[in-house]
Amino acid sequence: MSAEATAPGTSKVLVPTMADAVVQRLRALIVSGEFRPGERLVEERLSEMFGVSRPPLREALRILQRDGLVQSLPRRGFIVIPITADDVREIYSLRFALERMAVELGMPVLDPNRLQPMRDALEDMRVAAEEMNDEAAVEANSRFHAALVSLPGHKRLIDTYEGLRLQLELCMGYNLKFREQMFGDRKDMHPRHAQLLESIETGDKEAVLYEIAHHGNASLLENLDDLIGTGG
Amino acid sequence: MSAEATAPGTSKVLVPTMADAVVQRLRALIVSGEFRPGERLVEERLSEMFGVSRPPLREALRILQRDGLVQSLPRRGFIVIPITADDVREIYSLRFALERMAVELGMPVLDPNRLQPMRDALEDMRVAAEEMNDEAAVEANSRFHAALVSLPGHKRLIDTYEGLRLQLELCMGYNLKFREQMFGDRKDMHPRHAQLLESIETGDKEAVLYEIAHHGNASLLENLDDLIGTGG
DNA sequence: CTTTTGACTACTGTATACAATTTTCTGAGA
DNA sequence: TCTCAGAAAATTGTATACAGTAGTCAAAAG
Repeated sequence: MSAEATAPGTSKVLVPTMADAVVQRLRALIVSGEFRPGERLVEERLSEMFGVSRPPLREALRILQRDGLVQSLPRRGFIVIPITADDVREIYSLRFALERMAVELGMPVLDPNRLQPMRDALEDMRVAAEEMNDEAAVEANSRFHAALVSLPGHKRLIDTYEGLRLQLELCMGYNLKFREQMFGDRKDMHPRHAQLLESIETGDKEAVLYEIAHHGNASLLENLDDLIGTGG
Repeated sequence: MSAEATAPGTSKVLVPTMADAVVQRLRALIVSGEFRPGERLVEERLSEMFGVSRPPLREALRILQRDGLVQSLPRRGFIVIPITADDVREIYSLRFALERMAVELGMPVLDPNRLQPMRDALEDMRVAAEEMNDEAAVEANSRFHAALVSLPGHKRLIDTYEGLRLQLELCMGYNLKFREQMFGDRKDMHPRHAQLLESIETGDKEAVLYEIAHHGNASLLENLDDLIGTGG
């Protein structure tokens, strides 16, 4: 999801703005854990760091605020959003509701070509599991679910889901234990998703709904308080 | 939903910023239909209109972009978001998914006091229906549903829902026919919501889910293309 | 020794000014 | 009359500069 919308019908060469460039770099720094949750984001320091002046930097921060990655404290500036155990529970519950909605609206999939992104992600997932490449596995998993949610072609659904994805990436970025827990079921990852995709292809909506409702992460959610600390 | 977050625990006197003030005034102008969907929002004209300089105005626009009321076209400025029939379908389908989620997470309601906002809204709805005051009915209806969604205390759920609420208000603001259709079931409005609240109070989750799934608006969704025009 | 008050520092909020790009208007040619 | 090129106008993107507020630390009073 880009921060800016492209004008429909136009296929001109879009000149990326400074603010957009800053969004991408800053987002990467945040989700990678370079900036830790709760950390203050001092504008002057960041503007110097990125080589831009403060106005575009502030715009970038507003965009990241929309994505749910930073928080604005009036007259006190921006901080990286502090994610608590309760926040993670929120993210997972909302994620489930959105995926369920995607399945209910998107199935049956009439045009098989629309499933190609999911097939590609699944294949990448298989390779990543084979090579024990967690980084690639995370990426493929992310892409698989994004493709699932994209099935109904529902813009608001996609955007909302994207925000949650970024916040989960942030969790993984700043908390290695969290990241580990997310892949406690590392071996099952590919088979489970393969099963899910097959159920989608055969049009077995009930099976798909059951599978996403029990889509692992039970152990993760149970250990959340130990991983992050209780919210408040 | 405020654009800025208040620091938890602090009850200081918050100095409202120019940008926040502009957000409120501009939002009112947009949802009331003063600015029509698709209309360009020229920064200099607006900054003159509100008596602020362009930087805080641009920040206000970014905040409204987050709420889904305006759209940013790179190097071409901001426009009021053009809402098509498909957009309204998106809004309604997402709304349903979120309300269902709220019911599933929030029921049973252990503390009866948490239902008070819904009771208040329902009472206001009854009075509004009695007085044939559509304005008040809209407001009470909005508040009832917001209270429903607030039951689980799920911040992300509430924020997402709030964005949809504003967009629906925008629809009603700029399209009188649309507004009329939304209250084609004007007489049923109060009884239906009273029934809904009763089911919540008695803890009949199945009944509640059934009711929000069939919560009117069928005729509205059928006539959308005539009301707005097909999206693209 | 504790508490309170004051000034100081750092930072955000805002305004003005300039640069770069897009859009529009004008005019010539087909 | 329509199309295309070029220039001018309008508007966005960005930088610099200043004002105002919140947080901090020290000094003085209790």
